[in-house]
Amino acid sequence: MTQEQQYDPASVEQEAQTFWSDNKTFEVGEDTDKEKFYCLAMFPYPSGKLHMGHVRNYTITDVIARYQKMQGKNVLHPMGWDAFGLPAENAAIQNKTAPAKWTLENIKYMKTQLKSLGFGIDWSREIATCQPDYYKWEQWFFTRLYEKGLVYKKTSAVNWCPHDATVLANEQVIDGGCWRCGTVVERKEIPQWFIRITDYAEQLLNDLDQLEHWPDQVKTMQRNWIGKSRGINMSFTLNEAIDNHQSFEVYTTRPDTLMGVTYVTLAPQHPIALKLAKTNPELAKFIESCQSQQVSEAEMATLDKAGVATGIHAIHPLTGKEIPVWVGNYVLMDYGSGAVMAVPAHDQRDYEFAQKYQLPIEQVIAPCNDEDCDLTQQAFTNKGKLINSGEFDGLDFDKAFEAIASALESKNLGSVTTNFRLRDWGVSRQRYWGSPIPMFNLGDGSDIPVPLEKLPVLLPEDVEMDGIQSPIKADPEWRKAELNGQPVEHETDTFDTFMESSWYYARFTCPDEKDAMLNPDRTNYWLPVDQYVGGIEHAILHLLYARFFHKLLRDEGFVESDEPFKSLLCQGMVLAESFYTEEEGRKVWLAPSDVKIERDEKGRTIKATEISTGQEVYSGGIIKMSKSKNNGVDPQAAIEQHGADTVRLFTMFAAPPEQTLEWNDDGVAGAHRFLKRLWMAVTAHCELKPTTDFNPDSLTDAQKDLRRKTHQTIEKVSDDFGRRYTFNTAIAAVMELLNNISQLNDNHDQSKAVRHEALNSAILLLAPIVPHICHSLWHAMGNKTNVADASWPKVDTCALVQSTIEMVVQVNGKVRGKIQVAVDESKENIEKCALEEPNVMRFTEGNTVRKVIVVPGRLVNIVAN
RNA sequence: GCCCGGGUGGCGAAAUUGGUAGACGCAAGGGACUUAAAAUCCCUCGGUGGCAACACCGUGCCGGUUCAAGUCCGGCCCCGGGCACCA
Repeated sequence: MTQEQQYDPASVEQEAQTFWSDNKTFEVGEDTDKEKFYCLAMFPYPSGKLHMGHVRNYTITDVIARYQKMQGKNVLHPMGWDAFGLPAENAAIQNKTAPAKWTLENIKYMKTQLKSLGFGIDWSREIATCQPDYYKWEQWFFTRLYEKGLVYKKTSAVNWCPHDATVLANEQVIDGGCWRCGTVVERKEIPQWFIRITDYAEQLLNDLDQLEHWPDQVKTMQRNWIGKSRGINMSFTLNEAIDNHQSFEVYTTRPDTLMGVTYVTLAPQHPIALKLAKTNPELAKFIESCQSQQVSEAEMATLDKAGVATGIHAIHPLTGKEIPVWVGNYVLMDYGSGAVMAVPAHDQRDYEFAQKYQLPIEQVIAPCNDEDCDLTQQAFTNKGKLINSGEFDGLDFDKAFEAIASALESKNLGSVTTNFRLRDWGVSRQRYWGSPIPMFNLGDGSDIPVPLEKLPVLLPEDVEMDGIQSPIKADPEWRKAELNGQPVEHETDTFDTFMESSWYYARFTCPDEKDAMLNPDRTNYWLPVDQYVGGIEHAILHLLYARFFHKLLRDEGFVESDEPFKSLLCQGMVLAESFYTEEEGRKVWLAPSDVKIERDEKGRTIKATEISTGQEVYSGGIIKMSKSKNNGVDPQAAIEQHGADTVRLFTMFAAPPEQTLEWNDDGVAGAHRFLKRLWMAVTAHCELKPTTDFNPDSLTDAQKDLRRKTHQTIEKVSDDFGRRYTFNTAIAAVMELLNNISQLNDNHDQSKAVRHEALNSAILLLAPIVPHICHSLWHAMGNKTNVADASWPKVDTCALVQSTIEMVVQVNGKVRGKIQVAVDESKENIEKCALEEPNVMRFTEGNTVRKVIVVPGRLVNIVAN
C-alpha cells in the first residue's frame, strides 16, 4: 500500500478546514430566493477550554446545519461567547489578573479549538457579551422597559456574609457558611431591580401550546414553574388591630377545606410578625433565628418546620371563630401574601406542624372512593366530599369552591382570583463582571434611567480584584456622574448574566448594527430560530427568560414572531468513569487515563490499578465529567490522537442526543476503525477505475440486494437526520451499508457500478457528521463538486421493491416459526401457510385454533388452546 | 420537600404507531495472516438445559389491561436534571 492510501486525519482535516475558510463556505447573508434555516447552539461560557459537553452540543448543531445546507437551504450557524459571569472573577482573583483579560484569552483559545473540530460556523457574526457594543443595547432596552413601567425597585433577600460584608451567590454558600471564611451566612434585605415577567405570565403559559417541536418534558416544566392556579384570596380580620393592620390576606387553591382551618401562619418577614416582635421577645428571637436560613427554595422546603404562637387571634371569615395566629419558618414572604391558612387534616405540611405543636386537626373532607384516610398517620390531601362544614356538607370540590367563594364574596371577605407561582425577575447583582445597570441614583433616593447618548455605561476593564468587593463599588470615583449639570451617581450593581443570554440569538442576525439594538429587516428574515440545541439544565430559567425577552422585543417592534425558538433539542450530559484512592479517609480522585483495568473472561471489570504505582484503586462509577472528580476528558487530546472526525463520530454514535453520553476510549478507537474501513473501501474501489453506469433491469440478486440496501439506508438516514434526530441509528445504518458493500466483492462491471452508487451515498450520508474525510473521499470518487455544497441523495423507490418477505409466526404470542410469502399474498394464504409451518404445528396439535391475527408485513399470531 | 426525566446483555445502545427483545458498536473468547508483534480479516457472544433441532427464563420491583407489553395503566425502589444569585 502506498503512503497516499493511508488515512491521515491531520492532513485531511487541515485541507478541508482551509478550503472552507478560503471559500467562506459557511458565511451567509439574507437570500430571499432560498428557504432559510437558522440553527443555533447555546453559546459557551468561556471557561478556559472546551469540555466534552461543548463538543457534543456543537457537533449536534453542525450536523443539523450541514444536513439542512445539503437540502438546499440558506443556513445560519453562528457562534459567540456568554462572556460575563462569576467564574471570571474567581479566576481573576486566583491568577491575579483582570476578568476581562482572562475572558478574552479564553475566547481566543477556545475559538481555535472550535475551528479544529471543523464546525461550519459563520465566524463573521461572532459576538462576546462583554463587548460594550453588545451590552450597550441591553442597557438601552432596560431603560425602555423602565419607561414602559416594566421595571421597578424593591427590597429582596440575598445571602450575606457578615464577616466580608458582601453578597454571596447560592453557589458560594457551603453548608450554610461563606465559602471564603466559613462565617454563617445571613439573609439580608436590600433594594434591587426587577423586571415584571409576571405581566407576561399568561402569554408565556399560553404560547407554550404553539411550540409543537419542543420536548413535552420542557413545556411541562415551564407550565409548572409558571404555576397558574385558580383560588380564592380572602381576608382574615384580627381580633385586635396591630398598629394599622386590621387584617391580612391569604390565598388558597383549596377553599373546600376552609371549615377545617385551625390556625393561620405568617412568614417571619410579614409586617404583622415584625410589629409583634417588638414587644414579644420569644417571637423576636425566632424571627432572628430565621435570618440564618438560606435563600434557596430547596433549603426552605427541606428544613425542619418550626414556629411560634404570636398570642394574637384572627377571625375565621365564615364561622367567626377565633383561631390562633402563628409565625412559621416555612412560609415565604415572596410568594402570594406571606400568610397561609392551615388545614392540618388536609395538607401534609400543616399536618406535621400541627402534630409538632399539638394544634387541633379537624377533618372536613371525606374520601369519595375507597382511598385510605387515616388522620392519625397523615393528612388526607385528595379531593372528596365535604363533612363537618355546616351548610356546605355533602358538596364535592367544584360545588364547594363556588359555594364558599360566593359566601365570602357576599360578606366582602374574599373573591376568586388567578394566581401565578412565577415571581418577577430580580436582575440586580452586587458583582463586578457584568453589564452595569444603566440607572442614575439621584440624591433623594429616587432613580432615573441613563439617557441613550450616555450609553453604554462602560464597565472598566483594567481593575484589580480584592477578592471581596466589586471594583466599581470599591472605587468612589466610578459612580460619580452628571446629568443636566447636576451631580448624580451610577448604579453600581450589574445585570444578571441571564440578561445577555436572553437576546443574543437575535443579535446574531445583525451583529454589526451600529444604530439600533436590532435591524428588523435582517432580524425577521432569520427569526425565529429553526433549531435550538442546548443542555437540559436550561429547561426552565434560560429558556423562559429568552421567551420573555422575545415578547418584549416584539412589543418594542423589533421582531414579528411570538416565540424565539421554533424547535428545541435538549442534549444530555457527558459522563466518564471515575476512580479514587483513599488517603487518611479522604477520597483522592485519579484521572481515568492513569488507571489500568483488568477484566475477567466475560469482560467484567475485576480490578483497577494506578499505572504509575500499581496500587489498587476504587471505582467511583460513571458520573458527569467534572474538575472535582478529575474525570474530565480533554477533547484536545482525543482530536490529536484520532482526529476531529473520529471525535465527532463517536460523540454522535454512542448515544442519542437527549441521553447521557458515556465517554469510552475503546469506543473512540472503534469509531476511528470505521473511518479507516471507509477510507480503504473507497481507495480500493477507485483503484479499479470503475464504470458508474448500470442497467437496473439486468442486475443479479446480489446486486439488487445492495442497491436496495443503499436506498433503504438513504431513506432511514434522511428520516433520522431530518425528523428523529437519532444520529446514532443513522450512523449504525451506514455501518451496515458499508458491511454490505464489502460483501459484494466480485469485479463485474455492474457490481462495481452498484458499489460506486453505494459508496457515493455513504459519503453523502456521513458528510454532516464527519465532514473532513467526506470532503476528501468525495473528490477521490471523481466528483467535481464539494461535498459541503452537494445535494442530499434521493431515494430511488424502484430499488426498494421486494418480491417476497419473511413473516414471523407466533402461537399464543410466542415465536414458533418463520415463513416466506409474496409481498401481495392474500390473508387467507398467509394464514394457511402459517398453520402449515412444521414447528408451528407442534404447538397447535391437539389444540383448537380459536383465532388467527395477521399483522400485514409483520407477523401472524395463532391463538390455540 | 416540590417539578421533570431515566432504569434493556460484561458495556454504550437498538426495537420509530402495542407486533420477532438485543440492530450497530465496544469488550471478551477462538481462529487466519506474520519469524514475532501491531494492524487487518473470519467465527462465537443474554442466561439455563441440549450433540443438535429446539425448549424454558429474561427489558429495576410488584400487580393489571391485551391475541400480543421494553412500549399502555396502578403502586413501589433506585439514579439523574431543575428549584429563581453556577451558567
